[in-house]
Amino acid sequence: MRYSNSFPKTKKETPSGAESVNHKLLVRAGFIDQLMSGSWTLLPFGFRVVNKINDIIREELNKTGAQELLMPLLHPKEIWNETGRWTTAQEIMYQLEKDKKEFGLSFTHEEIVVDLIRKHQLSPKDYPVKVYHFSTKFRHELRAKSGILRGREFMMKDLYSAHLTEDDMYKYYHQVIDAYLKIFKRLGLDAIVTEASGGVFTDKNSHEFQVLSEVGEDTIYHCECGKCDFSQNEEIFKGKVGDKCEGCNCKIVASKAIEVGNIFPLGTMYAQKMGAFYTDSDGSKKPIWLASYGIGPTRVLGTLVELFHDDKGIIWPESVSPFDVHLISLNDDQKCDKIYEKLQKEGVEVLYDDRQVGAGEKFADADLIGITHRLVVSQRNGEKIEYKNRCSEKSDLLSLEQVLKKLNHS
RNA sequence: CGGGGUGUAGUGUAUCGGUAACAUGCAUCGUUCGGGACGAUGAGACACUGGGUUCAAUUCCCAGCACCCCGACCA
Repeated sequence: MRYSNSFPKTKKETPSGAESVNHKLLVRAGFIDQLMSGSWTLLPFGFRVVNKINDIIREELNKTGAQELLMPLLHPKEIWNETGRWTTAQEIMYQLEKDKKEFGLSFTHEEIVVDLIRKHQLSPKDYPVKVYHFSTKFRHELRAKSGILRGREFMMKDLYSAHLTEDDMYKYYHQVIDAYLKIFKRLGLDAIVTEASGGVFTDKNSHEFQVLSEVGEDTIYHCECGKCDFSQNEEIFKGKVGDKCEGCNCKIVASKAIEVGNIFPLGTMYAQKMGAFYTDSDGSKKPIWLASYGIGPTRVLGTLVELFHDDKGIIWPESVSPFDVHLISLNDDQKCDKIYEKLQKEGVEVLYDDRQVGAGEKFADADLIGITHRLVVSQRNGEKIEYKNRCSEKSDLLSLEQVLKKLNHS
């Protein structure tokens, strides 16, 4: 991508009123744009990062045998009445009326998945069913806040699994916990699995994936040393800070954290209310066991910025950097054009700053945008290319071959 | 929904009871060219909306709306 052709460009001024770091930097760097409170456009660069986040999620979920599909966002009232959630989830669900018919905008998809499964009259040997999608969620939050961290419309990956038995449900549930931990690790995040309540989803406990951060809205109580896996959300924690942790005997501390994922062992309630049964070998009808699993990719986007930035801009983890390299030409466009072509031929994703502007502006934008690898081509460097990592102060003069090696593209 | 703050060119700000200035961005030109370089010219604003006070309101007062922050609430 030639930056001269890219929309939009960076901004020098931080948006008025913005306080949270992800809000300021993502807007300034041209990754997101606000339409109204809690509602954001993912601009091309922001969308690239979200797609990379999604690719990682997709890859790890597919390994668990899950299948990707896409479900609608406009739902009839009737299906929500089957479980009673049209009323119980009224506060969070956007509900509307058109031509005397009532509709809800999706804030989750349990009802839709259960409807899908019951329609298809599966045999016990067809279970478990594991399906997921990436789509917009609408939630009438009382207050949207913290940039893109809490919106009223946001992207979510939600996975649903249906099983014949509780044991099988929990078996897969734990498999998903492992997959999630791998996903967050690949995203550069240290997620803490935390016990929490089930909210409007279930009366069973759920598990949240929490990333420690001062800007987080949740408080979690977890083991000080981090060696054992004790961690509970404020809602269910019954002890107090300083108590001995059951697992490893060290102290329990309280920390602010951002919830980047949440999973729910839902049980048979949905199947019972909606009539999703399978016929057992003895001829009896039994309800299926359901679990659901969410990750908010747009919230992950904001979380990464909160965690990884400096006073100059964003520092993306390499795994989700919007481009592999940020190529800068300093008055050496002919040579740089060729390097740009070669890098592209090798499959490297390049953001090429070919604008006719001063060097300082190009460097400042590179720091703000935060792509992991920066390359500078100028007459001063001769045939060599200057390489610098976004999180390092020093740079090296390398040949194109050495650059490709550094990028793992040789 | 309660509390606080802010609404002025695209963006960020200044100003003032007598209809608005600066920066940036945009356009044109020239000089520059390794950390947001310099000069010149130009376009760009019913000062959020409605009402009130006043000879006169962008400015003061009231209401509404929008956005941000705190709280309640929340995968």
